[in-house]
Amino acid sequence: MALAEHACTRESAVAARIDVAPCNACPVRSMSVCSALEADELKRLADILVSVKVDAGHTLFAEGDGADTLFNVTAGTMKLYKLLPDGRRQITGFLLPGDFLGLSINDTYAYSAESVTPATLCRFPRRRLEGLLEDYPKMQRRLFAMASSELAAAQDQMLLLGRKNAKERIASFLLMLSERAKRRGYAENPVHVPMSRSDIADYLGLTTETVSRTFTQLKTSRAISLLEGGKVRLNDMETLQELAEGA
Amino acid sequence: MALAEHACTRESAVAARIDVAPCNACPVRSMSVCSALEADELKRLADILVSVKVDAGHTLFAEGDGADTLFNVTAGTMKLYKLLPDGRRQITGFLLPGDFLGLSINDTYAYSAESVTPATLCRFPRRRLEGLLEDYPKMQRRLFAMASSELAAAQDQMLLLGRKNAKERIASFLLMLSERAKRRGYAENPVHVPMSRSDIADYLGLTTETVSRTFTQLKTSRAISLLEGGKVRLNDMETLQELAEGA
DNA sequence: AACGCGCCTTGATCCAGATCAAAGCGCGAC
DNA sequence: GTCGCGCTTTGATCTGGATCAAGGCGCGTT
Repeated sequence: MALAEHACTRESAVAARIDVAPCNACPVRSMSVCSALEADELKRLADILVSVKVDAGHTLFAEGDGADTLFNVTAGTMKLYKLLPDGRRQITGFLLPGDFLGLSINDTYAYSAESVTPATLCRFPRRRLEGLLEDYPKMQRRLFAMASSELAAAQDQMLLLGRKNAKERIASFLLMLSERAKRRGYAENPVHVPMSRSDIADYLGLTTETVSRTFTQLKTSRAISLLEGGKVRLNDMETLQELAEGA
Repeated sequence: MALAEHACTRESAVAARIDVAPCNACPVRSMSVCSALEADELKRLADILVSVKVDAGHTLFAEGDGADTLFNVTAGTMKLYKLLPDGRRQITGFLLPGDFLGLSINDTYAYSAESVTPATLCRFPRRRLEGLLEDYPKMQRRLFAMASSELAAAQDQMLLLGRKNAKERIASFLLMLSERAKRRGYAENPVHVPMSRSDIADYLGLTTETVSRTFTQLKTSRAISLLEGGKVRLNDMETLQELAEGA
C-alpha cells in the first residue's frame, strides 16, 4: 500500500485553483472561486486538505466501507465500480483530474474506487466539509450542480447500456473522453485512453474480446487510428458522432 | 392535451405534508418539514404551488424542451425516458408520488416525461424555487440529498443494464418496486405494477417478449404469482433476492 | 538471450435474448 | 353481441456478442 500523505500548503491550494477553470467539476477548488468570502474560506480549506498519492491499481476504498472521507482527483485517472458476488463487474465511471469522489449521503460508499494510473488526490474528512457547507451556502449549490450533472451523465450511460450496440458504445466512449479532455484543456484529438480493454469492457457492458474486435473494425474502416502510448486518433468525427447517436 | 390547473390552497399543501414522512423524497413537502421557519416558508410555498392533472399517456415535457418548470408527483406514476433517433427507447426511471421531476441545472430537460397512469403533479416555476433556496439553505441540503440518492439508484441501474441477465433484471425490478412501495407506506407484497410490458422492457434493456417470457418462468417456478389489476405477488423473497443480487 | 507474465488480438463455436410471426384476451364503441 | 384495436403470450428462428481457445506482443527479470 504505497500511500504517501503530506499536508497541502495554502499555496498549493491556490496554485491548484489557478490551473482549473471555475466551471470544471472540481468542487473544492471551484467552490473557492464561487464564494464571496474567498480569502477566509480558502484559509479554512487549506487547513483540512491533505494530498494522497497512489500507484496504479491501488484500491482507495471498497463498496461498503465507512464513507468518512471525500476525495478530489488532482492527477491521474480513477475508476469506480460495483461488483456482483460472482465477480461480474460494472465500472460506473472514470474520474479525471478535477473530479470528485465520495459524494454520498449514506455512511458507506456505494462503490469501490481504484486508480487506473498513478494518481494524486486531495482528501478531507466529510465532517469538516459539512461544517464548511453550513457556512458557505454557495458550496451547497456547487455540490448540487455537480451531482446533477453526474446524474445526467448516468442517464446517458443507461441509454448506452440498455440500447446501444457494441460499435455505438465504443464510439460514444471515445467521444466522451475527447469531450472531457477538451473541457479540461487537454488534447481532444489524439485522445488519451489510459484504461485497459478489460476496464473499457466493464464500463460499456461488453467483454474484452468484443472491445478489441470493435476497435479493430473502427480502425479497418479508417474511423480511428490506434497510436502509441494508449492514444487514439479520431479520424472521422462525422461517422463516430453518427454511430454514438445511433442514427 | 387534458391539462387541468388550479392553485393549491395552503390547506392542500399542509394535507399533502401530513401523508408523507419527512424522509421520503418529496422535496417541497419534506423541505417544509425540515426548515426551522416552517410557517413562513409554507406560506410562500403555497403561493407558488400549482396542481396539474394529466391522463395516462400524457407527455408532460420532451427531451430538449426549455426546463423552466419543476414538478412534484402527488398521485399516479410517471416515466422518464431518452430516445435514439431510430426510436430505440431507454426509460431511465419511474416516478411515484413524492418523487421530484425536472432537477436539472441545464436550461433544457435531459429526458422526456410521460404519465404511465392518470397522475397529479404539483408544479412551480424554477425561478421561484431558486429564490426559496437562497433563503432556506436546508432546502439546498435536501435537494442535494435527493440528487445523491438518485445517483446511487442510477449506479445500481447501470450494474443491472451492464451485467445482469433477464431473470436477474426482472427480480431486481420487482424488489425495487416492493421496496419503494414499502417506504411510502403502500402494500409491499402484492406489488402494484402499473406499467406495460413494453415500459418494463425499455426500463430493463430487454424486449416485451423477453419480459413476458421471464414473468412466465418466474410464475412457473412459483417465485411469483400474477394477480388481477397489474398486481404481482412475490411468493419466494429468498429466491428473488438471490436472483437480484446475482448470487 | 531466453523466460515468464500481463495484456491484447484473432479465430471458432455457442447461446441468451432479439426478431419474426401468429394467436389469445380484454375491453370499449357501436 | 361482435367488431376492432392494443396489449400480452407463446412459438420458431436468427444473430450479436459471449465464451472458449490459441497465439502474439511488449516488457521486465534473470
